[in-house]
Amino acid sequence: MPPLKSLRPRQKRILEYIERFMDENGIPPTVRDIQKGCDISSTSVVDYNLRLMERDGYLKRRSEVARGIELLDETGQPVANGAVRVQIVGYIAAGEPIPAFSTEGASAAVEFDTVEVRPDLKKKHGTLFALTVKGTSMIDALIDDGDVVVVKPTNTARNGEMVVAWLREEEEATLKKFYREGSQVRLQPANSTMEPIYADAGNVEIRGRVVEVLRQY
Amino acid sequence: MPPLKSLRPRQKRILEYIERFMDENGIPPTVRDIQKGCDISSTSVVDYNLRLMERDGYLKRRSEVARGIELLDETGQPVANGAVRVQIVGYIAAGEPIPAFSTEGASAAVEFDTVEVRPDLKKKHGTLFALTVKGTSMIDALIDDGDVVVVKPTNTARNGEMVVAWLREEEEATLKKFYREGSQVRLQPANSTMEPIYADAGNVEIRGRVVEVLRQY
DNA sequence: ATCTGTGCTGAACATAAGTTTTGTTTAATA
DNA sequence: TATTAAACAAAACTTATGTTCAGCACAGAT
Repeated sequence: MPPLKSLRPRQKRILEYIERFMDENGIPPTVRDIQKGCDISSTSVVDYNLRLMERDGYLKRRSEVARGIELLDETGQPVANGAVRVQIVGYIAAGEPIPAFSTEGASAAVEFDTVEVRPDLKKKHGTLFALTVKGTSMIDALIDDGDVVVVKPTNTARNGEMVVAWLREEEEATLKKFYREGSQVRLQPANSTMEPIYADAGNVEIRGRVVEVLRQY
Repeated sequence: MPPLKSLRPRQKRILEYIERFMDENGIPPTVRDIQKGCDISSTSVVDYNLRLMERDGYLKRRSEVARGIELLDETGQPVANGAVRVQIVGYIAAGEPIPAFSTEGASAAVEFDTVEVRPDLKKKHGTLFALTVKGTSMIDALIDDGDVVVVKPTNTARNGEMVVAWLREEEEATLKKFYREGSQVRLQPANSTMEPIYADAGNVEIRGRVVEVLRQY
């Protein structure tokens, strides 16, 4: 599969509009929706560009059918509507730092790896990100080396929840079970061969809560 | 949320048609699609019944909008398009039988529990079913009591794959790792405290292969 | 017997939405 | 400058598709 021909700015805008429209409305936009949404003066311009984009493999059009636009992924396969993909923003392990993840302005370049998750996860939790697990520090929690954990960004956690914790002083992130013990926090590796980390509550910053673990079979 | 008013036969047929259409085409059907698909003589009958079904909370209609039908789930929430749900046809455990699952004519009554899975799973594997795991016989394979395994029906397996195996003689199903050893088959519990099962190859019937494990967080 | 609501029929209607045509602008090139 | 093709604009056209309407048949209530 050759790499897709790069899009003109207007085509890129159209593509993003279609994605957003489908995300918000569940059905594809009409040519006129795109026209208005992208400030284009004529439907024929939309049609013209959609034609080119179809030629270049970005989408498929069912002719004579209302809302007949279908987005395709890199492999030319139709993209499921709910197509909920979550960025893998890095890896995480006991004692190793992870790249600072900006859960904010995530759009931009889609140069990250992504994983597909169940649509209901995103519906229930909102924004999500994912991390690849390195090492076996969570093996007792049935999380293996190489697994991908899907995380909901949050600043708080309840006892026993699996969290991504950031240790301010050490400047490292880790995946542990969270227990509050007075002014202390116990971060439990959930692996009987490893010791828990005790830290001052002020030194522990909760970055997110694990909502799903994905494993390759 | 009061239970949904039950559907007339014609309405049930319409609902099933919409589900199938969206599954196959990715976009909702038009009134006329439904008319033809359900052998209805007039679009007004379709409109009439859609109106009632909207009143009763089965769907939502965007007025004046082509293909503006949106299906709702039991809680009145819009159902994601790819909405890939697989039936939990029973439970499975070491040494305990599971109900005979007919992976065939599955439609019929939707009285089973279902789980939502990633759309790409169904795309990759086709028909799937799910089983709830009872017991910890697969704990070493990081599958816990209460987890739900998603299974692709198949008659064959390669060494090391996690399979649902049916033992003809004992008339029981079990979840194990599969290893072929000559004319024998070793079914490995993947739990170091449990012994493998050795069985004659003729006595072992592979029912499916595990493609995903889901856990509640 | 009359009334009333449901479920349906057949047709027509109105608008939504894909498509085409014709002409203009722009930028690259000879 | 003249030529050409890509990209766009404006409008018209055609089809697709949601909506409405006037009745009909029937069953239960009055």
